[in-house]
Amino acid sequence: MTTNLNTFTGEFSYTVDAKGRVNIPSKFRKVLSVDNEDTFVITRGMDPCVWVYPVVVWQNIENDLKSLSSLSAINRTFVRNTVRYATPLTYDGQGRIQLTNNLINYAELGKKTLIIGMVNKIEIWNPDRLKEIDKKNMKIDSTAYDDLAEKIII
Amino acid sequence: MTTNLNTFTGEFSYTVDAKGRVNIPSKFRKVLSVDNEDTFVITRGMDPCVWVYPVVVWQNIENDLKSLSSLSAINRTFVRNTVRYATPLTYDGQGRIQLTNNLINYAELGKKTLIIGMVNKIEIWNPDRLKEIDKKNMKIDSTAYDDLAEKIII
DNA sequence: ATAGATTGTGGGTAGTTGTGGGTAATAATC
DNA sequence: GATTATTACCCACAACTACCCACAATCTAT
Repeated sequence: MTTNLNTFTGEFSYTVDAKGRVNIPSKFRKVLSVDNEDTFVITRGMDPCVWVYPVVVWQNIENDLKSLSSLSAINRTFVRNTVRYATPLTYDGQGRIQLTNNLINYAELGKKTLIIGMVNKIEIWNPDRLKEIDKKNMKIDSTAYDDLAEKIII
Repeated sequence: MTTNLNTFTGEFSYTVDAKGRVNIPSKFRKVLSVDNEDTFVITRGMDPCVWVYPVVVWQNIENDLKSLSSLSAINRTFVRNTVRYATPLTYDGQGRIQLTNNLINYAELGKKTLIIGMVNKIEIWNPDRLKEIDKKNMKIDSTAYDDLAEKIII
């Protein structure tokens, strides 16, 4: 296989167990570069879902944030909200990570979850929330969507 | 033979077996460039069929998607819907790929399938669905069809 | 036309993966 | 300091997947 490292695609149905653990799909673990040392950083998504980054990818984001001047109020707010809920997590012997209550509540995660590869990160969704958001975004901005579709030849 | 690499033409009838496997026509495997390492990426087509890309072609799409900022809701939706159903698959010793249930359901694939070379990708169809779509599109769009005929000299 | 190679189709089996639960170590609370 | 709650690590099992072999139909070349 020649698949890109730290690059995730596909959709998977998994369950959050009574202890708040979710499995990271085996396909995602396999494309993780070794320097991640089996570790992700989980945080709030911009949508109501959990974002999961390979730790080395997250470190790049941290470095970008460092370049933002704290003289600007917007910058301070942006940095604060981005980093505030970020937690590094190493998965256990079965490939599971232990979610935090904060993020479970934010994404309204129940037992059934959808895990979606988003190229450079992973999203964990409550399936019902995703359906809602999907509809809403398609309605609002279908022209912008078409513009994108023209730029990226599929 | 001087055939272009990663370029597919022609139509073939194949069967999906009880385990959800389909053969990639031998002619298609032979024009695959070696850097694909016998691997394709399958995903939802815009029509109700399965799209199959050589993995090196798909990686270009992934790289384009990585350049889109996640601060925009449209971008997130676009990336999600593009990669959500994408799965890399290496064919087995007999030249078959294992389809996912998700895509089998989406394309309503039964036992008999049509595999069609679409130049830079491959389509897998339920023959009945294709007949329907074909009729519909020819009716609606015969003028747009004429416009295209002017651009591409055949 | 015949022999040999290739190709499409089917099935069996060993290993992997997702999910649940148990136990010991650690942290938090009273 | 004792008790409770939380976390980290281990084991178990069922479902699924990857890999292997078999065979018949088709194609190729002599």
